[in-house]
Amino acid sequence: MSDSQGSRREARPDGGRAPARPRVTIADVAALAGVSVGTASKALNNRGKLREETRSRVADAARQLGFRPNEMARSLLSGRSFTVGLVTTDHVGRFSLPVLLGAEDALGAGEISVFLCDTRGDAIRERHHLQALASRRVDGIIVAGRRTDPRPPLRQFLDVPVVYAMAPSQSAQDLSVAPDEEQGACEAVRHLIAAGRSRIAHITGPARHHSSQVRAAAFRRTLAEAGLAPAAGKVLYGEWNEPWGRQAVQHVLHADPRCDAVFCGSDQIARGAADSLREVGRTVPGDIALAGFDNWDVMATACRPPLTTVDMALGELGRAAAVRLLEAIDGRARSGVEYLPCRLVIRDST
Amino acid sequence: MSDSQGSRREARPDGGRAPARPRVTIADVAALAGVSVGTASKALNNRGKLREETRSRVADAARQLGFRPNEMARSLLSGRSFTVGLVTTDHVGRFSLPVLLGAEDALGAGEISVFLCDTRGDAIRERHHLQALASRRVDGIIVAGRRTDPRPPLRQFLDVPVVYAMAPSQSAQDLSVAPDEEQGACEAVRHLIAAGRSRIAHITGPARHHSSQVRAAAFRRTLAEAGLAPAAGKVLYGEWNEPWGRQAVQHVLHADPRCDAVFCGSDQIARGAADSLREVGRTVPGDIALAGFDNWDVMATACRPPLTTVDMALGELGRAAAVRLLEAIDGRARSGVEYLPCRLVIRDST
DNA sequence: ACATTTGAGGAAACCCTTTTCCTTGATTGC
DNA sequence: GCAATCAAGGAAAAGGGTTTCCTCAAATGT
Repeated sequence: MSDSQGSRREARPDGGRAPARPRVTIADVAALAGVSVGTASKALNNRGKLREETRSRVADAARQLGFRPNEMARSLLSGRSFTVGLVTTDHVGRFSLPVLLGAEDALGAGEISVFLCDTRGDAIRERHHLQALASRRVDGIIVAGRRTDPRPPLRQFLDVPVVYAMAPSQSAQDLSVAPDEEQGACEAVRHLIAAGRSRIAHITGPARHHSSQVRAAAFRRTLAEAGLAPAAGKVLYGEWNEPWGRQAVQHVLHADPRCDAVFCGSDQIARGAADSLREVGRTVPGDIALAGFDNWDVMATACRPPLTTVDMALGELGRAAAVRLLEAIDGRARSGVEYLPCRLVIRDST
Repeated sequence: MSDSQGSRREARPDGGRAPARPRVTIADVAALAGVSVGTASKALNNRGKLREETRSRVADAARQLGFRPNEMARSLLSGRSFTVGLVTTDHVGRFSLPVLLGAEDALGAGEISVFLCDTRGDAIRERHHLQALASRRVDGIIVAGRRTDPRPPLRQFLDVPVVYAMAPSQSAQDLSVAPDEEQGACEAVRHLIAAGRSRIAHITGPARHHSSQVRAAAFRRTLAEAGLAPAAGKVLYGEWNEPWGRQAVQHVLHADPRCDAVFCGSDQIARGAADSLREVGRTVPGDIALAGFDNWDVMATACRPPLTTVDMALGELGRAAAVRLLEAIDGRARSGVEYLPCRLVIRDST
């Protein structure tokens, strides 16, 4: 049948039992207070001209009945639902979760409820969720990605504001907020240099990842600004995991035995490197200083020694996305990518 | 003022600009198709008696206009919102996230949208969220906890069904779904015994945690059934982290040098144990077999060797919670705690 | 003493969709 | 030929709030 409709409700002319839970409505409150519904509404919302005694009588009645206005009825009238959709493409949630929670926090404070939509990177599911959000008349959408690679913009079924968090939109028309990985990487490398290290290597993730490229570029640029060259002569691209960290750090030691610091593209890589270094008898930070990226606490603090690393402040990112979305909903829309600063967290590995 | 009301809408008689995005309503569809709104509704929902040509004409108009029925208006009428609240007390989300995503998946398939509510373990915030959910007229609530310790039941502001996931409710009236940690631990220990190990130690988390107690009890019982006694003479309670795993395993080796297996209460503990064993020259699983709990992939697969561990199937747990909630919404409520089986994942450490 | 303002609150429209009931014209039954 | 059925679709109510407009009485102005 038509695509633009749902046929979910099965009429249940008999099937489902009567809900049997008659919610209390403003009519009940009005009746108890002995006023009309219009008056009750005004009393509860501090509108109109009412005697103070009437207001309190209505308030008492509302409290007594445990009345909560039906948000859907209000929305129907006001044209705003005071809800937003939180769409994540990240099934595992390691990066998008903090963003989502930050956004939820900021929005909840503004009395806005959030719909959680997990697309699992599946376009069909994404479309499905967007249609549902359209039906629910959300006021806006935040799209949180797993990585920082730019993503195709939402093919919109609705004309509500969208803010992209973490993974910016490929379209410059859209508004995106993303971590300033360049600044973060830069700060980490400067920190290593300031600690007196001069032969610094960089081990990072797959070369096809935006994050790898940005961090590596910042690494190279910062070294060059200090008149230094990368240890081992090049950036080592591989995987984001520990085995790669272990493997790559051995390669670095072999290629440049006097290497005195390693900047890793992730905490997992750094942890692998730390383990490997310890096993070949190199001390951290004595012989070799080590810095990671992500401040993933289970990695960074379980690392021996605890890891100096770059924190992308993902919760802040989510909050910022929420603030931007609220502005856009309010008509004050921006566009382009807004980069939020990363924070260097210094621990014992440097 | 009254607690049972909100005064959010600030009247915006002038402040906010006109929304200027006139959503298409069924009246627009009806007008375009040249029928009344009632007929349009029937056409779109396959109700009533209409000519096939009329139906398709309406469907065309709907498609052309990109019409999506306003879910809030439907809900207002049907008395069901087709939404549920997902309340998590778990800020970091390591355990509750998979549960939430599983629930979201199961509910989304049923055309139900979910409100995400993060209480961060704060009672005020919880209350706040519950009130919001009441206003939104959710059809039900799933409460996901971080740990498996029983939790106080929701002091309800609404009379909708609630299902507790992970952390069961302390009230037997309520319905809870939780992982069968006992069975999981049991299976892990049996697996170790079947592999020919006879001097098995158990290192786990804080004694005050329900999980520690249940797993330790299962450990003891299973050993006893096989006529064995715990290596090191007792269960070692500590923390859930790696340092404790490293420390405790040394204690075990000292107390019982012929220990040939360690069952750990978490993958983090197991990983710490693995590192520590390797450092003192004991091979895994050659000298000592090692099993963990959680199947936290970043721990279990990064462990050297990859860890045999118990998977609590949290996604399934979330899905089950969703199914139970849908049943309860439909009037088929259950009560008590339903335990879902854990799965032993066998890798190289045993 | 009369017109006008003000205070307090009621009646009804409105938001969007579904559903019930009703109307109209055509067909069938006898 | 007339009552009864049926197909097709329209009109209106309902759902729960908010807001606009209106009414009524009391107070004020002159």
